[in-house]
Amino acid sequence: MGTTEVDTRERIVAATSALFMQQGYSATGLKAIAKAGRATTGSLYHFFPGGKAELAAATLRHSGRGYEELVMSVIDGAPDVVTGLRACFAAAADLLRATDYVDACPIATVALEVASSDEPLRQVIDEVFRSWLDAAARRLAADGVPEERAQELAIVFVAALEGGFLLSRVARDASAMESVGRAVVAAVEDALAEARRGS
Amino acid sequence: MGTTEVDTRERIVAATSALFMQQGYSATGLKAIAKAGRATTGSLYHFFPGGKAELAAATLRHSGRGYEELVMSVIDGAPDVVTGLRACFAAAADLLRATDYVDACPIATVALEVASSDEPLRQVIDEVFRSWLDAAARRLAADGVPEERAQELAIVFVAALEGGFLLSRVARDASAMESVGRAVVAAVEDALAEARRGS
DNA sequence: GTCTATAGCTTGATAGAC
DNA sequence: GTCTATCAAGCTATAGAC
Repeated sequence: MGTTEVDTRERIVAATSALFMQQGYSATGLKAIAKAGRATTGSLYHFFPGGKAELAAATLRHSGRGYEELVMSVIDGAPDVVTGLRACFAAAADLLRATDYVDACPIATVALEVASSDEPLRQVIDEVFRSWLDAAARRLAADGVPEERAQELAIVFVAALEGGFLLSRVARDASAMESVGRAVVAAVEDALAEARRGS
Repeated sequence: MGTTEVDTRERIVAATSALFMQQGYSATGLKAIAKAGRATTGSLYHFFPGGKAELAAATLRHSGRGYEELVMSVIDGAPDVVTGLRACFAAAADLLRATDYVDACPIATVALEVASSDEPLRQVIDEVFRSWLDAAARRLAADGVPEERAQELAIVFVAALEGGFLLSRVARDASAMESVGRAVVAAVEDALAEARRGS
């Protein structure tokens, strides 16, 4: 188990993730992936014998886990969820501006492409989103949001992020991300106030 | 100006719109479009000499306008914006369920695909979204939401719709659309209450 | 306006040397 | 594990008959 094979595999997955984010699944050819990952067709099929489908599944799982860890670490780095969520939307807006509106959700583009046309990949993405929603709901509940409200607000949070990415990227203006962020923060603050009143 | 040419052109655009919604821009070939629209390559290039790019631009403009009219007619069919927005999210959830989670936003998939890789199409979609946001903001303002809040809530509304479509399609469960709908309705109700208090 | 045929290129995938 | 060469099938776009 040398280091070479691991590095190549990781380069391929990283390159695939970046290309998926930029142009989606169908527009990304294996040749472009191999070139960006400094690998060859041979290496690619060595690590992913199932071809493009297997590589896509591995990439979506990998970048899905990575994005969840990133978001949760931003939220956990704040003193409370509300502050954490604010930081999260601010960070997303900053990253959009800093990367010329390329660096966004590593899943969403492929998700919409395959949701109704590639059942195996749809299931992979379904698992990724479920994991995000579970993590967010747990974090909200830990700060005092009642269980059921926490699950609903987790959905609102992720949907707002995704909608914010879409509008911001198309407009090349991250203010949409900031707007949806304010709305999510207000909704969570409301839920916490209501919970404290013991409603 | 007979009826024949108009019908063919419209069939091509309608077929393109449906295929874009289902699988996006790159995965949709001109052959599939011609077949679904009961046309031939010759007819397709007769109406759209610019090829796929021109056809895509025309289709996105057309379905963008159509979707705006649909949404605004649902909202305007209600006695007030809040009720209208509620109806809007309910209708979107119903349509998702009724169409096996295929019938969603006719723009979003292509939008994410091209936002960072096809500048002319990105600009077309930018115009479509701007038109949606303007229409929604005007409708909110007409019901008493202060101008600035109305623009922000319009963004929240569209982003919630898009995020709800994404999560619902991937999960094959429209409850996400219902959740984001409740959040948007609550936010608008808050804004109206605040405006009436004269804050 | 509609049709068929085809050019020229790219795609995902395979084979076999090293 | 990595590389190159290659295949069959797909793509967008064009040409020219009708």
